[in-house]
Amino acid sequence: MPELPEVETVLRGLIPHIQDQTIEDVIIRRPDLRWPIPLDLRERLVGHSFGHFQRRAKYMLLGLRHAPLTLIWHLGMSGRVKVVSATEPYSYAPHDHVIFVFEGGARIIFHDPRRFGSLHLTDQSPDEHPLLTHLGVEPLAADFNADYLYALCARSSVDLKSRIMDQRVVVGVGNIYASEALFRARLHPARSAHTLTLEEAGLLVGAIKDVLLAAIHSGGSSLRDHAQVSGEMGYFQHQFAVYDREGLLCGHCQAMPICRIVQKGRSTFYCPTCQEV
DNA sequence: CTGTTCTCCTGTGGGC
DNA sequence: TGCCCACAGGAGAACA
Repeated sequence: MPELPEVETVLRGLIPHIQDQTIEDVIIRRPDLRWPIPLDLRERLVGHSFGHFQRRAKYMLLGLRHAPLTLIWHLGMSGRVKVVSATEPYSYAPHDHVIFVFEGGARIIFHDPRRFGSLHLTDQSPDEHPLLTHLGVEPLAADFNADYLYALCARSSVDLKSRIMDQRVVVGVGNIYASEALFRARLHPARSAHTLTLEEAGLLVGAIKDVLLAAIHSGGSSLRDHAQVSGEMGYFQHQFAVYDREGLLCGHCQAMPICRIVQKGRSTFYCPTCQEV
């Protein structure tokens, strides 16, 4: 699933359910996710509670309140989080891999059919974890700006879409929002990154921030409705301008159907009129 | 260093 | 209906 807005929304939705709630049990039904789940996960978490919550790229970082230990949680491509209240009957579904049981009986269930998700523990600053050390800037932070993106595009030989999806440049821009942001900025996804002007870099930075913020906002509202129904958090309906709209009329120019091309083995969607090369 | 391709895994939807 | 293939929102590993 999850691109940055979904991860942000899931994390925010999780906080009121688990903050400062004592962890009574951690049930691992399948340890072989993207990487093996730490063998000592249960023994290191039980009796503690999560007190600090942070997102870095598409990782959720859950810090223990009274111990220097952080759970590093990635939802992969198909990960979902289910919140089950203490009174709610629940029988395990296929792909319910890890269950956190809290004081009083509430449960948080990590459900991930494709098992590209992961759980790690670190007793250092999470930024020093090997998975996080080489990450670029956060797209919503002030240091992701026109000057920065211009500089990182100027000396690159790849196409624009690949550049903004490169986690060493900026994190959290996945396949959906890469297409959406380039459309908003009216930039062709296949253009060479080094042809980007400073002005265009500014437009693209603004488009990335706008599209991510809009999705976070819509995810936040979906979460309230959706959580009431099923307790699941993960996938939300967004209104996409180009993503997965091949052949449909562009909503901006009303003249051309949206095109699909493949870049680095992944689908890209754009309007050939609005996004000239 | 850079950039590309391969890989993990399961589910789903379209075409025949 | 059933079968097969392409493809799916990520990203590290391996390689040129």
